[in-house]
Formats: sequence, C-alpha cells, structure tokens
Amino acid sequence: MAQRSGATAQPIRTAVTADEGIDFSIIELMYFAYRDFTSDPDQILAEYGFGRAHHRVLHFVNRLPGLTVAELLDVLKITKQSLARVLKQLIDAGYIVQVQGPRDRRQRELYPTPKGRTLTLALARPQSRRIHAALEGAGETERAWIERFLKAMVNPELRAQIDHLPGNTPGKDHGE
Amino acid sequence: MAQRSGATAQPIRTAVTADEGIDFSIIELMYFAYRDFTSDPDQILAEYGFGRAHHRVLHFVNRLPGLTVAELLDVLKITKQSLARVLKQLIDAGYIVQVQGPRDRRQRELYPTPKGRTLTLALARPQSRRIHAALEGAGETERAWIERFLKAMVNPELRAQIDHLPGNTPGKDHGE
DNA sequence: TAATTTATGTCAATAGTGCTGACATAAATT
DNA sequence: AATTTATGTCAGCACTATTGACATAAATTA
Repeated sequence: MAQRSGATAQPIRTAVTADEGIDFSIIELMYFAYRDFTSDPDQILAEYGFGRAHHRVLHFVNRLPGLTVAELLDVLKITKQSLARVLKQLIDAGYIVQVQGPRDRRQRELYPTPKGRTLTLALARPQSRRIHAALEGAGETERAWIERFLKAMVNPELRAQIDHLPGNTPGKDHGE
Repeated sequence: MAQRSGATAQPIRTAVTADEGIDFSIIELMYFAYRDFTSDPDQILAEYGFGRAHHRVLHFVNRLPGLTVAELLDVLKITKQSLARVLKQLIDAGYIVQVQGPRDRRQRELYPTPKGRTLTLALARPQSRRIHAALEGAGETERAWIERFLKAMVNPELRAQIDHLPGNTPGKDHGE
C-alpha cells in the first residue's frame, strides 16, 4: 500500500555502518561463520539422505546418551511433530535405538548404535578441524574468551543446559 | 537393511567427549549461539510476514547499496530462483527499489528505501544489543580475537568478500 | 549486421524443516 | 476410577532452498 501512492520511494545510496552504534561486522561474521561451519556436515549428510535436523538429533543423542524424547525436545526447542519424522528415520536406519525407561516405562531413552556413533564422529570431524584452524595462534586465554562470548550469546535461561553437557566447564558465566 | 538382520544393534551408553580430539563444546556453542542470535529478528520478521531470507537480502542491500542481483547472489551463495520470490516481495512491499544499471542497462542495482533502511536497523538492533552484552568485560584485544575467530571459520576464498563490507578492517587474516 | 553471451526474470516441481491442531495409546498419578 | 503424562501419528500449511527449462533485453563478438 505504502508505495502505491504515486511516486516511488527514493533509493538510499549510503551504506549502513556502525554509525547508529550497531555492530554490523559481528552480525555478518556470525552469519558467514555459521553458514560455512555447517556446510561440511551438510555435504556428508546429503550422501545419507539426511539433513541438518538429523545431525542435531544424532549429535545430542551421542552427547547425552539415554536422554528421553521430552528432554531432547527441550534441548532442541522444537515440537514433537518436527522431531518425529527425523527421529523415525534415524531409528529405522539403525543409527539410534530406543530403550524403554527403567523407572517410567512410558519414556523412551535414546541411545546411539555403533553406526550412529561412527556417523556422529564423521560429521563432527570436519567441524572440529575448522575450529582448530580458526583457533590457530590462540592460547587458552583467547579460547576461553571465545567460548565465553559464544555462551553469552545464548539466552540466559538456557546457559545452564549447556553446562550439563559433558566436558563443559560450568559456572564461568559473567555478568550476574 | 543393516539392523534388519536379526539382533538389534546394541545401544552405546557412553557419551562422546573430547576423547577423539573433537571439539564438541564449540560445535554446540556455535549451534546454540546462532539459534538464539537469530531468534530476535525472526520474531520481528514474522510480524511483517517475512522470513530469515528477507532479512539477509535487506541486510546486504543496506550494507552494499547499489549492488546488482548477481552480486547479491554471490554474497548469499544461493540460486537466483531462491532469491526471486523474496526479492520480489521486498520490492512489492516498498522496502527495496531497483535502479537500472548506468553502465550496463541489463543490471538492476538494488537500493533500500527509507522504509527498508528503518526495518534493517530495527532487525539489527536486538542482535547488536545481544553482541554488546556478550562482549561485556571484553576489551579491544578480546574483541579482535573473537572477530578473528569468526572470520577464520569462514571458507578462505570468501574472506576477502567480508573485507569489502563497510567498516571492516581488512587484512587481519592470520595464517599465511 | 548477425550471432552469441550475459543479466535478469519466471514457471514448475521437489526437498527439508519447521509449525499447529487433532487424536490415540499406554503407563503413571491422583 | 478418573486424570494426567509421555509418546506417537495423521493431516495440512509455511518458508527456504534446490534443479531444470524457457523468455527477454542488452551487451559483446564475429
């Protein structure tokens, strides 16, 4: 509607910069970095007929073996209907198995199979290589700053969740 | 086929850690950080009936006003068919205008309208706020390391492209 | 000038991932 | 016995991306 009233809106010919105090550089870097970071596993996944969603499920089932469907949904922040298709495919293809919960028999504990573990490692390997290359020249201090930055980008209420993953140094949250 | 042969594959009950030398912490942090980083603009975009693809187009048209369709495709690394719908919607709604190329009249230079500029800033604002909060306590040195890390995560052949964006300090590439 | 290439646009079909809403079952809880 | 919880499933829709094919206008080349 707005542009229909006669004259076309004028083109702005100046670039947005950091003028407004907005950090366009890091905004762009996040986009480019994440895009290329996911491109390596995406290529491998395509060979298996899988997508990025399968990768995420495989990843967290391998990181938190025995987690229930509800817990997985809580980590991924997606709906059970979204998970259903992807999880079913991974189970049918023998990458993940379900085990009836010992205490609560309604629950399905999710575990990787050897095949699932192997694929997870194959998907993580190029990502880890990229990270190592990007950390070249960085010491423990710099690495800690980078991890701290990434963690601080996460919504505060979800940071505790990250600490529950294996091999993560908890507590080093700044601010409060 | 693999799991159909009689016995079901055994569940692996141990978590993958950094054992294999793989950096699972940063892999996960990249996922969580990017997911939450994009959630703020996603909410705003939904009010306009737009998606993440519209955000990217708006962003780079504002950062590189006057870039051609071909140049935009090269930055985003998507196909022209993917861009078409999104760009058409942004033009029809008056966020972007096309100007015939002065040298080559086949080209369409893309510029934001005032409306497009305003929306771009509104989308960038919460992301920038999140970044500033995540950089709390970091000095110029730490910020430089973080930017260097993110840039080094990008495929080498595309890093030069980043330097052409306004307000980016070029050259500070490490390695070679 | 004529032929070709380039920049852009468009139509059609498909895939992957997410969503909402509705309904079903079994097991736990009240 | 009634209700709630954990999970699964069906159906439909939205967004973003893909490939392939074809069309037009303008630039370049022969």
